[in-house]
Amino acid sequence: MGNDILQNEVHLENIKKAKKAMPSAERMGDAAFIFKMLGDNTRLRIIMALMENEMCVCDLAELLQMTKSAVSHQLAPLRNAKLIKYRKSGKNVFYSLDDAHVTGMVQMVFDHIAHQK
Amino acid sequence: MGNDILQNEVHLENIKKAKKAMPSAERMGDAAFIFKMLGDNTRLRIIMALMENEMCVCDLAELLQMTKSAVSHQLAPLRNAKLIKYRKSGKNVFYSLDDAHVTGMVQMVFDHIAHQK
DNA sequence: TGAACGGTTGAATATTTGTTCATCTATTAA
DNA sequence: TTAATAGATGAACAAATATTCAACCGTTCA
Repeated sequence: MGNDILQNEVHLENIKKAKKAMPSAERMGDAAFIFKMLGDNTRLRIIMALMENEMCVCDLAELLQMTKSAVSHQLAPLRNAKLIKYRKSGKNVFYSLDDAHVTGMVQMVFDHIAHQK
Repeated sequence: MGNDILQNEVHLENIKKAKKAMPSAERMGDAAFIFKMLGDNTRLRIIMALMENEMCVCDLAELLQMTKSAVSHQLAPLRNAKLIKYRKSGKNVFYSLDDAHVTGMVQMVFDHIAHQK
């Protein structure tokens, strides 16, 4: 039997130290959610595109070779997470980044990838 | 009918500019994968814990109040993504961060959350 | 030896999640 | 008004994924 979750000989000081440094569950969840938003290929490509220009939905659809519906469905959570904002102009809705930190994070990951050959 | 993916009046210059700035599909996938690794509550908590101390699996299990099996299953992809490394010592396997960039990224996200009230 | 502990792993299950499809609203042009 | 375009959205489906459960391997200690 995988007699898991019984008392183990843990290293208490380490656990305490870690527990102390842990952000609140709420902050933790928020942070994980932002990472999750960037952790999908489609959404990350949208973000990368918006780092260059503001774009309307059908621009993005053309760029990513996806339906407008699929793009729109991915824009929704990004909007919700306040990572992007939009402005309406006639029939178009133009999206752009709403967060300077995002650029920094994305840049950092690509640096990371580049540096680890 | 959702007559999607028909010719739209796109903004060609914007699309071209974005296309030009896009990293290769491979780099893009790698970056998205790293974000995805951090985009899960359990894995992010593991990373946060390891930012303080190296820890063995049952320390993490105790800290996170999860079974060793569940923790181990999440350690595997993190190991695979080269975000953490391990050393064996007797019956224990101690995990620690394998990547300075990770700390920076995590820090940046929490800064972000803090700054947007 | 063998029993106990620490950890890993595969299979199964349950949940999340990305995309498609159809429909619907808003805006513009005929 | 009507038709066409741009976009959003809910439901349905398919694929990915987190956790549980059971079994397994390696190390230590009796």
